[in-house]
Formats: sequence, structure tokens, C-alpha cells
Amino acid sequence: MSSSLVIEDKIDPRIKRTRLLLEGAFSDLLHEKDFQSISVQDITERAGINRATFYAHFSDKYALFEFKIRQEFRAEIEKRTLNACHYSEDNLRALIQVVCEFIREASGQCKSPRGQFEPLMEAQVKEQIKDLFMAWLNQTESNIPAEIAATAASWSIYGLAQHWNHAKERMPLSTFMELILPLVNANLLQNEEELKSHQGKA
Amino acid sequence: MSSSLVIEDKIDPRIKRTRLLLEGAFSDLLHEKDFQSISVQDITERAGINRATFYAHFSDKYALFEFKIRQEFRAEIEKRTLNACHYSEDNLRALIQVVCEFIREASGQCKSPRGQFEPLMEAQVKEQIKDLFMAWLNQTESNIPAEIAATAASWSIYGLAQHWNHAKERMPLSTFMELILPLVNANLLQNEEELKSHQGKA
DNA sequence: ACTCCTTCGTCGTTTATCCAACAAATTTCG
DNA sequence: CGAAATTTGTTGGATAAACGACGAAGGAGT
Repeated sequence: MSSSLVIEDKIDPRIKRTRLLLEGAFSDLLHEKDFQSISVQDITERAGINRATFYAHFSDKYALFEFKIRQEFRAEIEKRTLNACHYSEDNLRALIQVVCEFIREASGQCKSPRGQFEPLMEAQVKEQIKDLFMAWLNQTESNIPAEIAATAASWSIYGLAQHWNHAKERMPLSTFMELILPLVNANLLQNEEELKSHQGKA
Repeated sequence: MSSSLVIEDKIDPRIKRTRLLLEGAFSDLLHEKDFQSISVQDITERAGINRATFYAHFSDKYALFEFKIRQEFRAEIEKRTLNACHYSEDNLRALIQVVCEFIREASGQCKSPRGQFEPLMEAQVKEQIKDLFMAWLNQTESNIPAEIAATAASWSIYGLAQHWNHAKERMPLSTFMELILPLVNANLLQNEEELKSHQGKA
């Protein structure tokens, strides 16, 4: 049941509690103000946590935001057990769907002008997509470094998902999926060729 | 805005947090099990609080229960600003109504056989009613000790409210109110006679 | 430019909570 | 009934959080 990417077990309850309260307060505030006008004081005050304690956990509000994004995205991944599984077209579909819906959710959630935290979110999500691909691809040996393929795939998936979300007339996710699946697969199939069509050379 | 009965200000946030979590966990458990079968372990586990910490706040689960009752009843009193005001028939009406509704709420809330916590609740609520009357009556000098009158009134009010709640066909609260108001007033008016009807014998 | 005010990081000290362990009391169950 | 398991209070030492204070940095208004 424990994730292959995570090691956070038996952690001091006080730490968990504090982070949870800070996250919650931050979420609430994001519904009320825009990102920039939220101060660390606001967050700690709302959370009932001492300001000094905040800095024991996060260097600033950006770090808290990134932590929060990672948490939520990881939760979506784990909910579908996409960690601790291997590459397959179905798993890839599920992953893409998670990314699309995650971006859609987040963009509707917050009161901020988009430009403020989207880059932060992008960095965190892409990194996690890449980590996931690394885990998938490292189970197979390949002529192309897994890191290269994972980087390409993570960037293209996030870019496509963002494009899908920003479109005026948002395409149904299912048709969008069929449209881009071959593209993303192309990034990965170079490693998987021997597994799919023909068991060629060696 | 601060109550005349309470002094709890500027309290360490950790203490407030811990008590809140313990209260919440206990409430949840009361919906699931009966009072007796709930252990301190259950509560602390559910609350995410160390068991040793529980005993730093409460001597046992009964103490927690009493604390909780006091909190909730006091909240109802303060919501109607019945603290920090004087005696009047309207205020007395309001108080009786609070007691009746509080007992009705509590009796519907919990899964326990009534006999288990009703005596605990009774003690706490009566004490608070008495304290309230003491505050009201001490503003006037009287020939009968305020403590005597307050005791009589608090006991009769609680007893009547419990009777009203236990009845098979529960009378409308308003008619019940008019029925008992003279009775309860009789306990108090001995002190207030000089204020009401005739300014007789100095 | 200038104050006035808020927020920001950081620090040392105090306090609350965690944790593991313990013996005693209690409950469960064969 | 008696053995096993669970719960209960309690302890000492480790750690996270609270608190108050501080100078520095930023912002708003005059």
C-alpha cells in the first residue's frame, strides 16, 4: 500500500498537524484574495500557527504553495494507483486525464490572475509527471536515456493539457485524448518498440 | 465583549488546538458507540493526539465530557448575551428555553443509553444555571441568601426541562413556558418583591 | 525627500506535545 | 475460574511550537 515514490511514514503528528493547518488556511485565503496580496502573517494568523513556526516548515509562501500542489497532485496519482504500476496505454490515458482535470480544477479554484501561480504549478506538476515516467521506464532497458524520454513526455503532456484547458471552446476530454495519445506515445515508444510491435534485435 | 464569567483569554494556541481536537474526536465517537465503550485510546487516536497529552488536560473521559458540556452550554448562553445582563422575566424566559432545547438536542445527539451521561450533564448544566442566577441576583440585596434562591431555581428549571423533554407527547415549548414561569419566578421573586409589586417593609 | 506602518526573516528562551516504557487495573475469552 | 490481551495512569527525556523581540526591507501617504 505504501507508495514507491514516498517515504513519509511515522512522522511526528505535530508536524503533520501544522502543515495541514497552514495548507488549509492558505486554501481558504486563495478563495478570498489574490496570491500576491496574501502575506505569511495572514496565513499563520488564519491557521492559528505562530509565524516563526511557518518558517520552520517553509521558506516562504511560494514554498508552501509548491508543497500544496505536490500533495494534491500526488493524491490524484495515488488514488488511481498510477504509481507502483508499469507503462501501458491505459495507464498513460489515465495519467493524461489526471493532468487535464487537475489543471482545470486549479484554474477554476483560485481568485488570482492566472499568471501568478500557474508557472509555479507547472514546475511542480511537470516534475512529478517526469518522476512517474522515470519509474515506468526504468523497468525496461532502452537505447535512449529514460530521462530524455520522460522529459519530453512530461513537457508535452503539460503543454497539451494547458492548451486544452485554455481553449475558448473546450473539446470533450475523450476526443482530445484520442487526438494526442499517438503524439505522446511517440515520445515513449522508442523505448518500448521491442515490447510492442516486433521483438527485433537482441 | 468579554464575558463576566470567563477569564480564558490569550491562551496558548496549542492548548486550544488540542482540546478542540479531543472534543471533536469525542463527539464523533459518541455518534458511533455508546459512552461506556469509548476508551481514552479511542479518543486520542481519532484526534491524532498522544495519549499522555490527554491526561495533561483531563483526568479521564468524564472530565472531558463535562468540559465539553460546559463549553457548549456556555456558548448558548453567550450567544443570547444572557451573561452580562440582569434579571428580567424575558431573560428568564430565554434561559429556560435554552435549557429545554439544550437537553432536547443532547438527548437526540448521542447513541448512548440515557442513564450514562445524563447525570454528568445535569450536574454541569445546573451548576452553570446557578452561577448565572448568582450573577443576576448579586446585583440586588435581599433578605434571602442569593445562593439559596439560585440553587432552588436551577434545580427546578433543570427538572422541569427534563420532564418536558421526556414526556411522550411533548408539549409545545411556548405553552410549557407559560405554565412553569410563575413557579420559577416564585423562587426568585422573594428577592425581587421590593422591585416589582409593592415597596413594602424596608 | 520624509515619516509611519506593515511585513519579513531570524534568534533565544519557555512551554506543550510526543514517545517509549512501565506497573497496575480492567476486560475478554477459553 | 485463570491466562491473555487491552486499557489505564504515570514517568523522563526528546522535539516541535509558541512567544517576544529585533533589525532590515518594503509600501503608503504627506
